[in-house]
Amino acid sequence: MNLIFNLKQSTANCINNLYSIQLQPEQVLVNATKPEFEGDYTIVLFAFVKQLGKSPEVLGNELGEAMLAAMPGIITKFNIVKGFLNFTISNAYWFDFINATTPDNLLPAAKHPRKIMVEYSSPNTNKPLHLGHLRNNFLGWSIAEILKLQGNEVVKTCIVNDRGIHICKSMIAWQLFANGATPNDTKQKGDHFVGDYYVKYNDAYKAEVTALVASGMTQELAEKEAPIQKAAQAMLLKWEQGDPETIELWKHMNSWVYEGFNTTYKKIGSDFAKTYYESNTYLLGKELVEQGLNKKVFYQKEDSSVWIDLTADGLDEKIVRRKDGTSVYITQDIGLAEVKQKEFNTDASIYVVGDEQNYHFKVLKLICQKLQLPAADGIFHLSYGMVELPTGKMKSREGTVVDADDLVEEMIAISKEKTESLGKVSEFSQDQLTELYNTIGLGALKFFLLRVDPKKKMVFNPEESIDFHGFTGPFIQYTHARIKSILRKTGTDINLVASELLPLEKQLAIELSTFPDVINEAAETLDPSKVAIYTFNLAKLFNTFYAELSISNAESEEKKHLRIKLGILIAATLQKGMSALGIAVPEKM
RNA sequence: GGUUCGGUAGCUCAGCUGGAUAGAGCGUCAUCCUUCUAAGAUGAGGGCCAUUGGUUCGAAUCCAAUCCGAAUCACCA
Repeated sequence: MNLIFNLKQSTANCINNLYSIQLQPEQVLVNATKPEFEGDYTIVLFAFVKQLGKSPEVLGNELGEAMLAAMPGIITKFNIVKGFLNFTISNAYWFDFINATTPDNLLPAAKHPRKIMVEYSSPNTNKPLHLGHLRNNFLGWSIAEILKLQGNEVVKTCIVNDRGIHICKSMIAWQLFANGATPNDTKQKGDHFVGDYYVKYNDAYKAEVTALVASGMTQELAEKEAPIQKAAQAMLLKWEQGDPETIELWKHMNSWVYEGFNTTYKKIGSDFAKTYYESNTYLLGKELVEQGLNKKVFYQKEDSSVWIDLTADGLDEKIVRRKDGTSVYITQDIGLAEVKQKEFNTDASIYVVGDEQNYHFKVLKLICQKLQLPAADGIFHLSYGMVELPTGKMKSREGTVVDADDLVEEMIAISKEKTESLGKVSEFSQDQLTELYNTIGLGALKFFLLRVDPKKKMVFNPEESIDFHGFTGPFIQYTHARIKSILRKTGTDINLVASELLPLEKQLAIELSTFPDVINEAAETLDPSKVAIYTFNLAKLFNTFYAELSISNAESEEKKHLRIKLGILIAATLQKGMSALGIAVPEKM
């Protein structure tokens, strides 16, 4: 059931029959009719007026009559205003829609289900998660859910950046300053504990550089010569050589971090079918470099480093293997793409990664295509913008990061406070209350981060903590709870009898009918904000309806049953839409 | 400098496959709880859609130039 498509199709057919002009349904523009005009859907005639050499009035009348005949029982009348042909859809059509729709068939079955990988989260093990990671995690989860609603099979993966110089920095600082302390001793989450040593490293490094400069060294030289920096580099070398003591320390500190991450993931609801570790994957891709050399996709310079020339594609030359034979970032990613493809054999692979890596992913896809890897064409980069503070970018060194755990706790605390002050859930048990606060607090946070276009950078103002009114998660959760409360009183045992729909009832039916299109569009554009906006509009429309018309005290039994059915469908749609954002909706709040 | 992305109400954002009078939320002001959950609803106010030019019956939307902001152009990941 897709009325808009049928309208386009019929219009194309009618124009073809009337004037022998071939039109694709996609060329027909169908809009919802503006409220100030009569009708439900509007076809814009201007596009055809010129081509047919007919006035909009004449064309509108001829086309309108033909459409009446083409869609009997659906289109009941039409009118023409300037170049706009407005159709009124029959009451029976919308009544049948309400009657035939159930919470279980809100979305059609998948036509071509695919197997899709979503890689997201991808943390570093030297510092705790912050607001930017939350955007990443929520986006990744949401995209996975949206794709599942479409009927696809989804495999969620995570690549952990667990090696490299930044990890060594935390390790050195721990050796120097910790006196053998563990997260247990300081009662800290492991990721915060390790993150603190990363900060301590940077403080020590800065102090050393300042001291060296004071003793007469140039800034540039001091930055290279700072002893702690040299120690970190030496440690990286030892790590790469497999020095047992270093490896042991590395494993130990990473285990603390993972414990912390797991707590956070559990709290915010992130999970993965498979986690890859860069310490295992960083040597991948070497055989592919050899293959690429043989295929002449790559070339070798005199110093024996290996490159690819992408200038023909509008990009630069890019190194894929160092002169010492080691892999670079891009090489690993090529290797990992191949490994993932072999392991899961997916039709597509979506990488949820910040937009600072746009260039990287362009190069990655291009190289994979040139190597003719099976994974190549399925690579999609879901690029999202940074979360900024009103003062600008978050910088860990300047202490301006918004910590993920802190923010989550704050949101839950606010939801607790608000819930208590409203006093509507006095009969809840302590466990139920805890769950409710989590649901609302996380709902507010997730909705806030998902309601804007992922591509765009967004501003988060910690001073004006996230809202619970208006275009927010709690507003929609509240609307859902409100409907459920009504349905508990009226019951859901209904017997639908056809009746004339009031404008608000019809509007709700129309809004409900677009849900599948919204999910499809969100899936195609990898944009959960489309779903956020839709659920908000639906909830808002229901609230208007609620203020105007009574369900339990409806004018008649037919109306009461009809509105109960609408309530059931709206609640179910809100629930599904919000679940696509990773947000639960309470029965009561 | 090259490439890419952005600039819409005081603030945060929709709208951008060209269509009727540019929309929400927050904030401000004013109304509505003896009646299904007021985390709600209704109304008011708020706009040279960065600028200039072009294409078109019609431009916030497409094209060009300019201004402003961001990312990137690493043998870091």
